[in-house]
Amino acid sequence: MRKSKQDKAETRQRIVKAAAAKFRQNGISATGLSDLMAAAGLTHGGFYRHFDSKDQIVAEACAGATESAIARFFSNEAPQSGLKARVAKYLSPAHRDDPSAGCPLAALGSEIARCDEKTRTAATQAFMELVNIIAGESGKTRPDVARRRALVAAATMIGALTMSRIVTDPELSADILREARKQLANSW
Amino acid sequence: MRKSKQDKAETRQRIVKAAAAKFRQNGISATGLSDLMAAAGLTHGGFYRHFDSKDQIVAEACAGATESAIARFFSNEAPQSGLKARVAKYLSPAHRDDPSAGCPLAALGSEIARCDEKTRTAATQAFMELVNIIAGESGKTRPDVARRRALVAAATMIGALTMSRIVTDPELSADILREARKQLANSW
DNA sequence: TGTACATCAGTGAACGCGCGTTCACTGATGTAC
DNA sequence: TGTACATCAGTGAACGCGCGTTCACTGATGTAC
Repeated sequence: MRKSKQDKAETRQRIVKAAAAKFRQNGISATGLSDLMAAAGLTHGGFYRHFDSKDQIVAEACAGATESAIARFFSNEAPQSGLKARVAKYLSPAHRDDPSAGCPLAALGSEIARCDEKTRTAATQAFMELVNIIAGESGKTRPDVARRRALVAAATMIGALTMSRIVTDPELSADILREARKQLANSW
Repeated sequence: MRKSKQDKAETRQRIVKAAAAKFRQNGISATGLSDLMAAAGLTHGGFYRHFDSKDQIVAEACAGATESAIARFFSNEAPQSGLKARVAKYLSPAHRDDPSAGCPLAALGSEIARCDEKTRTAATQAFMELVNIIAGESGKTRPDVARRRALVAAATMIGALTMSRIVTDPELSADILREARKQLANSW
């Protein structure tokens, strides 16, 4: 049953990707190793050929999820849309309704706050990347002012998306997203 | 060992309060019934004399925690301070460093988003109360404009507090809180 | 290049443990007369 | 008001279950000659 080095590397990536989706979908502590190995098409026994512990894959999955989420919503390349359009995509009903492929800071924020250093460092880097992208596109303002504004803008985006998922009233949920979009757009 | 009706009511309240603290401290799914019964000074076996299931106490604890957090930070009575001071208290290092007594929307946000209807309804009511308080104190603006602004302000507060807890760099954490305080104060 | 052997990715059973939930038991409280 | 009995709050053991982790086994891959 032994696989080639390349196969192993591919399998490992597959597990990390599956874990990132499952964690965002069901929460970190609510997701078992069997769940995420099954999502990767494997049985749970093989997990420890790739990782030392659940903590390790939590950290890697968070790092991977933040990277792919930034690529999806805020990458500087690809869709050369403005900041406004990217924020609108982030604060969209589509993003709200599909946490498993979305921003892990919104999907897992309060759980990440209780994770170990490695996971929180990955989340911190992702947050700063997001802040830098927003600050970098804020036009003519001084860099330090742009950074300060971007810090709050990022917090608003994450808070608004999280609340739009909590709230039981669909209209209220839509209002939160719409108003956050509008007010962020007006602030630049 | 039977207790009087009053004793039972007091015990029940004690369990709900202990649960609310434990959930905010360690997360909902990471907190066992034994943990929260022990925190209330009881053994786990007695739990089902007061509640039907873990889901039920999650809903009640969230409702209780949101109420007490609003009383602590935003009550209209008591310290007759302005909105600015209340926001400063919410976005303070002291609040950040003691989640177990603080806002459950920030401490449990991403977990509540996955909870059942009852819990999410309690969270929704708390959020709307917070929004109404902010809107009510926004001075002369039209009520509907005030509400829209308050929606985003509340999301910003929750997002900023959550991020200040995730981030591993203490300076960055302080920056997030300070800038959110400043920009919210300037927006009124 | 071919052969012989060591390695190890993945399987599936098993480990101890703590989970949510149930239950027999206790003795003080509530109730009926 | 007193007495006799039913109720039930809380205890601690037990239930089945799934958790994170370990391990013997397999057979294809990698390595040494």
